[in-house]
Amino acid sequence: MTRVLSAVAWPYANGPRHIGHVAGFGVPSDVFSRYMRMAGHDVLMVSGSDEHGTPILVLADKAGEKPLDTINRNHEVIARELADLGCSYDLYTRTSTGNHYEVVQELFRVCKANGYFVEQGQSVALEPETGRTLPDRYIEGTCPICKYAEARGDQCDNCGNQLDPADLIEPRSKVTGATPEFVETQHWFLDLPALADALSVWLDGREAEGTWRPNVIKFSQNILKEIRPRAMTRDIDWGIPVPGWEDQPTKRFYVWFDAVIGYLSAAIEWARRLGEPDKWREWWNDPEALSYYFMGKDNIVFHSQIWPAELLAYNGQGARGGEPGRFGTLNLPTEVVSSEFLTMGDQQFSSSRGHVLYVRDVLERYGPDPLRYFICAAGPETSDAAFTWADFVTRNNSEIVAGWGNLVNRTATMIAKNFGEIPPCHELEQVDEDVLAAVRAGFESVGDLLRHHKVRAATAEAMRIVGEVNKYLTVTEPYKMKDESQRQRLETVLHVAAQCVSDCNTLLAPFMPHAANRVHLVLGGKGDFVPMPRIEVVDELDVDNGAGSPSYPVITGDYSDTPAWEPRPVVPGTPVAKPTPVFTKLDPAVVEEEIARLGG
RNA sequence: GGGGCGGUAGCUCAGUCGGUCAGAGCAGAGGACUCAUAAUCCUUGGGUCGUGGGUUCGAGCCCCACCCGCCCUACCA
Repeated sequence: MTRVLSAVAWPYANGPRHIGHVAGFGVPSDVFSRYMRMAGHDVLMVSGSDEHGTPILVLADKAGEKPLDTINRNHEVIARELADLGCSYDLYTRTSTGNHYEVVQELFRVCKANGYFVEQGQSVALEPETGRTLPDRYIEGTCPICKYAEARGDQCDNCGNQLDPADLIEPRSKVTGATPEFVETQHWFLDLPALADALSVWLDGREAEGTWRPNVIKFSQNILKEIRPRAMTRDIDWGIPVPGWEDQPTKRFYVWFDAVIGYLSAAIEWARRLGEPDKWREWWNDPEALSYYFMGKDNIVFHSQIWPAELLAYNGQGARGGEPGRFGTLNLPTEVVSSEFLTMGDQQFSSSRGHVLYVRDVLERYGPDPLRYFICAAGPETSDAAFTWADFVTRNNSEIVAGWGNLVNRTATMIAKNFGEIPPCHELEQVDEDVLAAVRAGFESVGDLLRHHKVRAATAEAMRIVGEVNKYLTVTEPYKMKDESQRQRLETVLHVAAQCVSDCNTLLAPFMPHAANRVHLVLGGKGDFVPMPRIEVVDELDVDNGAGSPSYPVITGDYSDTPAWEPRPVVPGTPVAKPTPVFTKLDPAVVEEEIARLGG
């Protein structure tokens, strides 16, 4: 048994999630976490809504509301859709909690005391009316090089040159249209160069393990070459206050500085709510504990550089030395598991252009199983992958329904019709031994693939085994055994089939937990086979400290009843009724419908 | 501009250390069967492995150049 931290990327609270988001972090992390629990590991799976930063402020202003209203609404939406998707978080919280504020400020204080924060002046663009930082991408103007009128502050889309927003001709704010003010301002910079050697040693050690996806480790090592100090504060009045700058309420932490700390603060919040406030240390202080971070590729730099740098600085393990604070020496990531991007057809998702597919809409129309299965079988694991409705329908109809669902259904039907209960098992023939062995071997092969985050291959392997069982029924032809003299053989074949279906259901449970619970019932099981997450509204733990809400919804769950990753003997005599189909076949017409919906 | 990843059968993609590696699934064609949501099972795959060079006894797999797509470029969360 190993302690495993599943650290799942924090969705930005600017609206509902689209399926590309959950393909990147949501489903892969849940499949892994569910498998690791089944394999007997002690998993702590945490995440939450990322609620600070300029985009939230812009959204709130546009809606004419306070940022707190914006994030309250979006946090609730996101928590609901992730819970409905079945993501089995031990705690899905948010960054606007008093607990998170406290943990972020503790990390800053200790990193600073250890010498890894330096105060420096910087020239930045400010929104003249509010004094807020105006990120480069929120500035537009005429390109000084090619005179293109719609150049962005960071780059000209026309000539491709990288720009400094101060050089733009007639710069203007994309938010208000006002002319930005360029001023010199003080910020705290994380001294990344002082941590570069330690980061390099850590990355080399990770590379030696050979488990990271090659592109992730290479990219991480590459960005180390041009490492520079990076500002961890901003001129903005929305975010976590900076200790020592209490007299400057318009200076807050940079959203990414605080967001990654959420992995730690969420673990601490989880332990506090459990009533065992030090329990989190088993995942963070024990060097034997493993930690896996799940995200899309656009987040790699924050998880393989910024976050480990913050941890090294806190631990006092950079070039300037230092001592860890009260949280003790914190573990660096075991593995940064980054996904690529899911595209909609051949285009990127784009909320603004309506070229988007929201998780909640797919869940509402088709339920969680087809979406989870599609992402598992065809998701952007090692390269960008395309979502198309035609594929979605095909995967559902020919793999889930015709392959797996049909196996469940034909097995249960024959058992119900002939016996009404799981029949006993008599002497096994070679063909029976073979199929049982093939299924049993799946626990090793599928488990090995899942342990290494090869979800696509794991899905294919599980479905290959399902095919073996379908073949078994074709070869043994139990439906032809009508004579009384064949009764014992019929019992044995259907017993073996039931055993195989039960074990396949275990193998498929990490991928499609909702379906696993239904299949469990079909075979005469009681209650839930695998535990599901739930939404719970909790009270803020640190009312005096937080800037957030007095209460808020979280995702949590009790996963202690997770079934083991092993064959589970079916019990003769267990009643089995005539089944109703576990999966729903989709009319190919939905392809056209959905495409039309996209256009509209 | 710099960095990274990818370009393999109609479609979606596997191909670990260079030598049964030219593959799987879906779609298509033919057959078997009927327990099952016309589901299942069997048979069926000539695609210059983006282009052009090179290294090698031998290269999707190594090197160089080029074309195309995508991502990152640190104040996009």
